[in-house]
Amino acid sequence: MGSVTHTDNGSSPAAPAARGRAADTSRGEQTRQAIVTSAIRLFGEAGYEKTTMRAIAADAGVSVGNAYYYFPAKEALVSEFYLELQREHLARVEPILSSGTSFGDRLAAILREGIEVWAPHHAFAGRFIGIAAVPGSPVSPFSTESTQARELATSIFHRLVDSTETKMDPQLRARLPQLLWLAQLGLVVYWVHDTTPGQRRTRAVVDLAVPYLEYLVGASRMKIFKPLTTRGLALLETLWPHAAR
Amino acid sequence: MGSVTHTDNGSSPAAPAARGRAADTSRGEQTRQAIVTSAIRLFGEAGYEKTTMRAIAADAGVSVGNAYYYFPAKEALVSEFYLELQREHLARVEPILSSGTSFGDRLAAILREGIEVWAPHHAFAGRFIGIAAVPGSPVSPFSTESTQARELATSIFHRLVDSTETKMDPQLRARLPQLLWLAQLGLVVYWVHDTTPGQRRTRAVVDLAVPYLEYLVGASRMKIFKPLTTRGLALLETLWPHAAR
DNA sequence: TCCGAAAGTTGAACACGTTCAAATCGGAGC
DNA sequence: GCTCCGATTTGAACGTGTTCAACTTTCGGA
Repeated sequence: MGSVTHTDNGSSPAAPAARGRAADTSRGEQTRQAIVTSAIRLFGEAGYEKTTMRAIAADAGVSVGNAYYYFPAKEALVSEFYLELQREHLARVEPILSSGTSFGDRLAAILREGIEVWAPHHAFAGRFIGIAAVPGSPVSPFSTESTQARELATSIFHRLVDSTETKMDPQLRARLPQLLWLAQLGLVVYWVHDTTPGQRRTRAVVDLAVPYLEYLVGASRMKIFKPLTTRGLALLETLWPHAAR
Repeated sequence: MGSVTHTDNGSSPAAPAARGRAADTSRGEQTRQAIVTSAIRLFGEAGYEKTTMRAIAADAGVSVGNAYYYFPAKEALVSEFYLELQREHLARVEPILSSGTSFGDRLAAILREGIEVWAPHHAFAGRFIGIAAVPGSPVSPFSTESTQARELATSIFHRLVDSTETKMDPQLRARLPQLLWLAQLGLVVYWVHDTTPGQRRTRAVVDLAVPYLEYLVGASRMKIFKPLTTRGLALLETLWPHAAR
């Protein structure tokens, strides 16, 4: 699960220093970090609603108003939480991509690691998805603000697809990363609503869905499946034009 | 678009009269209706956030506290709004089901009417989906509270499938109504995020997706597609066991 | 007709997210 | 050292959803 928000900002002040991931040690950046750290911890401990802005500010040792100097709204802080988890997912995915196992095995591993990373925050994720689902929100997976994060997430699947030798329809290959990202999105939604203990159901779905996808992908190069593949890709082109990346 | 919420309640008082759709003329029911009417109108006019509970209460000629006697939260009022639109969709769908056109034509018509009904409230729907997406919410399409509405919605597709003579895999036929409901859910999500004027893109997707679905359904009875169909249905069974209706 | 309980209604009060005018801080230029 | 200006910080105040103790109305039964 790693795809929803924008990757850099969340800050409002006029960014005097370079826009990088490297730590800015200025006073402002320190304060910002303190707020983010407190927010992440409290969100994780008590959930979204029960964590008040006043509590975050108090925990960070600043005033409420000060928190709003760095973040336009409480929602902006959840994207920081999300980023934190996305980073961890990325780190865990790295060795999987380098491994020499099959397409399906690696895909399943990627998806499972995503579930693993989010598992401790299942309740929180329920609220998160509510925020991410509303179109205007910058954390919506379809928003322009999250373009960067979206590309980052699809890049994982790009690397997966590029490094696989499974034979498949070449046009499908070009679009597969995006399709897998879409599938992952669906899986996240399913996982969030999965109330079975430890979300066993979702894991079972992964176990079944991944080999199925692998089968479909392999089938795509067979002549009999050509119209199915071609028309499906045409639909995808309308749904989500390739040029739009 | 018609599937998300529970069909009856939304009221908290201890339901003294019969639990029916027939108008209860007692004072309480009158007040309830006044609140609902005001809420629906104001939501439609100004959107979700800009419509305050105070405004709804004032418009209905009652106190704020009184509104909370009938509805546990502001969210509960949006499900009333949703119900209103669902009723209209149902009414519009009736003649379509009775018409003798092809499976695809009728499916497309059903989906298009759904879009039509919601079209004036595109902005509002954006907020609505944010509320419906959070697992705990009674308006979540997957919640137990909305079981009735879910069955009502799938019943539309049930009737559509039952009255179609298109040849298809019998097991697929049994599951098709639920699959179409799922597809409709996806379409709603797409529509909500569709920012093209008049949501042209969504309409284009319907135009392309419905014939594709029709093609897939028809293909399901062919021998070559058997494994594809069977495995897909097995996946669906894990995803959403048939017994659970 | 009257009583009492249940149903319905009220508005003030609370907690929260958010805003903002004002206070403070820190460093560049003199 | 002093001054000034932008960056940072503050806390009171606002508008919101929601709660609640108290009040009023309704109505079945004595």
